[in-house]
Amino acid sequence: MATIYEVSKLAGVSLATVSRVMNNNANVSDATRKKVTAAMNELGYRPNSIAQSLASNCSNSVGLLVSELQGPFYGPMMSGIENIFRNQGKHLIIAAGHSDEEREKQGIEFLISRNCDGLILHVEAVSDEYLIKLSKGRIPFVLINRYISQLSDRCILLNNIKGGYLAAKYVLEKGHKQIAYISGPLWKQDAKDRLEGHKQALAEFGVPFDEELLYQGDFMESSGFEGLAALHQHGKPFSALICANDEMAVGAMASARKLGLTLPKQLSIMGYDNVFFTRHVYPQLSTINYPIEEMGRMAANWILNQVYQKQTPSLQTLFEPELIVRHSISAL
Amino acid sequence: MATIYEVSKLAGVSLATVSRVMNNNANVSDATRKKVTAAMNELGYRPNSIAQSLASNCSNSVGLLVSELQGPFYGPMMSGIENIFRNQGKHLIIAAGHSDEEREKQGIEFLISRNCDGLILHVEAVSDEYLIKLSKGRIPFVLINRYISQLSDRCILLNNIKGGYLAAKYVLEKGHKQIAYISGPLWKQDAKDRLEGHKQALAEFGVPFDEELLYQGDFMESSGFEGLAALHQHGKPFSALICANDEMAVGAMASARKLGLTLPKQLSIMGYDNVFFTRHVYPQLSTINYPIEEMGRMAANWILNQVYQKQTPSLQTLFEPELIVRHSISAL
DNA sequence: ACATCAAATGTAAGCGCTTACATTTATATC
DNA sequence: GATATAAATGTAAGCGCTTACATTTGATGT
Repeated sequence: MATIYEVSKLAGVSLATVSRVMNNNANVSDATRKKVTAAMNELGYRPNSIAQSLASNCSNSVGLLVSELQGPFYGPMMSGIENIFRNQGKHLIIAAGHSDEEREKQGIEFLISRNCDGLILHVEAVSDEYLIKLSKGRIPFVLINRYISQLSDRCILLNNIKGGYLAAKYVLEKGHKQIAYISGPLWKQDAKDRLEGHKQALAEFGVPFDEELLYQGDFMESSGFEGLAALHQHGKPFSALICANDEMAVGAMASARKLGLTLPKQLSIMGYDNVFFTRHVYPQLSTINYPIEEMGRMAANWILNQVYQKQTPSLQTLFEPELIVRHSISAL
Repeated sequence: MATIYEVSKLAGVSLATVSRVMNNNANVSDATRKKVTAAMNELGYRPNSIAQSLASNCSNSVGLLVSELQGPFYGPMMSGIENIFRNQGKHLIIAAGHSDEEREKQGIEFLISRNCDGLILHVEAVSDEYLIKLSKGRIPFVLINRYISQLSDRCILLNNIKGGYLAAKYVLEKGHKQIAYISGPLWKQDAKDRLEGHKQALAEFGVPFDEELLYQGDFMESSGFEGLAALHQHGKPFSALICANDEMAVGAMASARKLGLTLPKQLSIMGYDNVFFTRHVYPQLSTINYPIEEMGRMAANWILNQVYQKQTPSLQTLFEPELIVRHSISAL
């Protein structure tokens, strides 16, 4: 591999000049610029990004921590992020935190030790204090799907209260009054918010919230399955079930079939997130849209703007959910 | 950030000694080792990985090129790979190629320019010649889901011929004789192989292959939708449809419903890949298992073994598909 | 023709590590 | 105790760039 030294020799200029044409910033005459690029081409020169990083103290890499690398939610998010950075010559180092405090911390440590210039974090288990402390450190980061008031300008969020509200309102408007709910783990803020919005809508329609119709899941398919089974077993009747995400909704659908319920006639089911497979299940799932890819792009732009001083479209932190009507809710 | 120099000063030893305890290889006495680690802790020292990379000419990073960052197929693959590397302190730089020759090449260039020590490539559009030439270069790589005879020891593959065979055999055993097929794009080897296996099974059962019942899709859902519509419109009857992947199968299911066919009674549908949502569609899709996560892990191990001289479980390049029976095929 | 100043280029000191080689210290052998 | 040998540590030269500062070159005005 040719180095900058060989290029400079072939072009008959100094190292500094070669460096200048590479970073095409300083004033270099057209003639020498041409000489240098010619030499680069002749040698098939490619700058060594590691050496550049060391000398410039900028690694051009951004760390991304997600809970999982797989699953319908993170895929679009990563995709949106990669897209933005790729065009800017930045690269993404990806780690998974698995919603576990220790592993999330490890992941963050790992990314920092890799000299990332900035971080995009989708963390769930790590404490607010930890993040606040982290924010005092050297390395800038932006949070997706998490709100910490002291860090509010770097929290990219969906209005989950509104999302919960929209879902319940729609179901109520369809005439349902006995509505069961499978929540996410209530130590997670988004799960709490969605439930809160749900309750708001109920209140607005004068329908009391019934604790007996609440099952706390963990956002995974299996807990949707178990949740519906448990609610059904409990005996309290309900005509609709709202789930705090699509995966649980799908689990509940499987459970419903096992219980011999025909969907959506005997049980209406509502999801949340609008992940891609919601169109594929039968009946197609009505849900709440979570513009995760767009939010990923926004996070990337935040980094571009704050870390690399790039011009970006204006930064937005709060995103709005939207009702997606399909065929899983029947009118009562 | 503390540097190795400050550590050495505090510990009262030389740079080299500090470096030695960091890489705990050379012979360092217990006493000095203790002194040094104490100094490190006191200063909160973390080695600068960029400087390490430059000095050691090893970036500890592995490039991964996939077609898409989203989608049910790549998620598990990335997940498997990340898992292996994370434990070894290697990191993953991820880029997307979007099945486009130019973008795949760009992606590879990008990863190389980031000084990856090795590459894991899931490429589709780039030519064999390009890869053979690449293999002559400095940077080792392994291929997933692609076979090039000159590079056979670094191709991690599924036996797609057998997979195609298994799918067709199962459908034939269920009594179907009029079987439509929606293939992948036939310039892709895996699409060709699956179709070849399909034909083998037909031949074995004495059922002639009918070109009129073949539709060439592109592995995307929409082409499954359109494919079934086109086959149906064509008029030639068939009782079963085999799709070359699950996404197209799901598209075909939607299409079937639109045509008013009840599934699986009026039309049996078979998928391929066993992506996670196949259990969620209705009826649950019978398919062929593609152990993609395992293959991803194997690719990671290949890199560990070939690039980093680590001990790994024995390397395997050919993986076997498996029939997954669910409820989308009815007996005739 | 000369001084003045800006533009173009060069010089050399790092960035924070690794590692070949040199040197010192400890241990074993007779 | 002298010598040979191994173990522990130190010295210093890079790795391939960037960049502050110094120097040279070329315009410009008078």
